Amino acid sequence: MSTRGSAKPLRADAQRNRQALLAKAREIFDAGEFFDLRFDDFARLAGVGTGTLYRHFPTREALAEAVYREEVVALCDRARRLQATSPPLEALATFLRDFVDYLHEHHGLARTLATLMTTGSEALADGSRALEEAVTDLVAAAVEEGTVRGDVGAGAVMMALHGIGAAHDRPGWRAEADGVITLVLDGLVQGAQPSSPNDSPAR
Amino acid sequence: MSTRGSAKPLRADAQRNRQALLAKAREIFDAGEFFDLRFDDFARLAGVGTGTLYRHFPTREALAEAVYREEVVALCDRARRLQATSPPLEALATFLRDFVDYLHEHHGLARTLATLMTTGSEALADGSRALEEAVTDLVAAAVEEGTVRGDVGAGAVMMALHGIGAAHDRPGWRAEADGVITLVLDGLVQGAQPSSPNDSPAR
DNA sequence: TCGGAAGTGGAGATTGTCTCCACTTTCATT
DNA sequence: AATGAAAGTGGAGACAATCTCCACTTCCGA
Repeated sequence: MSTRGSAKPLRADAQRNRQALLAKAREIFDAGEFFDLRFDDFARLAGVGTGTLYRHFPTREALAEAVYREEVVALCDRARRLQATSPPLEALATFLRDFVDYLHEHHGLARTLATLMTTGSEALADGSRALEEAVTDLVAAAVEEGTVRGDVGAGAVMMALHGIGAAHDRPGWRAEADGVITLVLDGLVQGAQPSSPNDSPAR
Repeated sequence: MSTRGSAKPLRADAQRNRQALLAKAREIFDAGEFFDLRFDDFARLAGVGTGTLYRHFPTREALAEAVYREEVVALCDRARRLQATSPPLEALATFLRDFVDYLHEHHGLARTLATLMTTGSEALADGSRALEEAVTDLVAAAVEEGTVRGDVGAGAVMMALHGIGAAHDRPGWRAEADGVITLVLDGLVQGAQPSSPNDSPAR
């Protein structure tokens, strides 16, 4: 993957600028100040002109998405690793717990995620899809195994995660987030159909 | 409570203006266009000056909150009525299902709710607190009864509801939201204290 | 009827976003 | 290594939304 990933030959200096922008943005992002800053300032702070900023990232959300994607990739890797080494239900449980941990540490991510969720319908599309895919896989594997019910899609789990991200500034966030995970996991286990070869998706 | 509620004697014409503003805002709110409009336009549409608008509602969020509160009051009344007429667990279940229904119909509320959640930490404080109180009561009653676990606070349920509100624009919203409610309810019932061995929760 | 406190409105200051284009840098070609 | 044109740059200023300020109007108790 290195720096680039798509089919776009980007000039050397352009790449350097893009990288500088991204680095500075990530820094600010992690500090949770992403939305307190004038957009133009990202340019100044990274030592480039505003025109350059806008060329690379047409909107604030586009920039956020770029940073966000890198964070998400880390999470998804974790998910894939878990899936390879643990039994499905355990993998799912661990991943969800880790997700909360991760958000707890990088709460810049949480705040930004929350804002993106409401502002840019499109912005998340890419990064979020990756995360969703990971969750879907984890859930599917557990359903396959028979330890988790099949009548409540992974989408519901995603929604619960959205809630955790969106509510990141509640006073007792950590405990409540853990509570949500507990409810979701126990809810998923409840009504599982162990050892039944076919489970019809009837409601 | 009628129109006034606090200890502030407001002049007659001022009250009229405030009301006009609120009425127009509610209209726009329900149409889901609340955040597509220039703030000053609320004044023009209501037939008052921008100064007046700002006097009554210092920020867009303050205005949203005022409208939002009215909607929330309706929901809370519903909760209180349920609590009086149904057994605790059923009351809780019904309320959560109804909440989704309500958001499904008034999705102006959903969108605004989602935005408020991330934007104005303070803005929701009041209206949201009322909603939270209602949920807390419902949960507490069910815990008391012994049909719901006590180790996962009502806050977790609120968080899940936030998720439902925040993700209101997902493609399969309705089904997924129902899924979340199912998970939360089943998760809550799982691990309940008392001697009741196990009863399949009504869907 | 009158005085002053409360409220109004909208012109324009302020602030953040984004566009435009004359100039600079890179790189494939020879 | 020199060259030309495509790719990229930067920042001045157009534009748009938010918010402030205060001369004026309206209300209401005495």
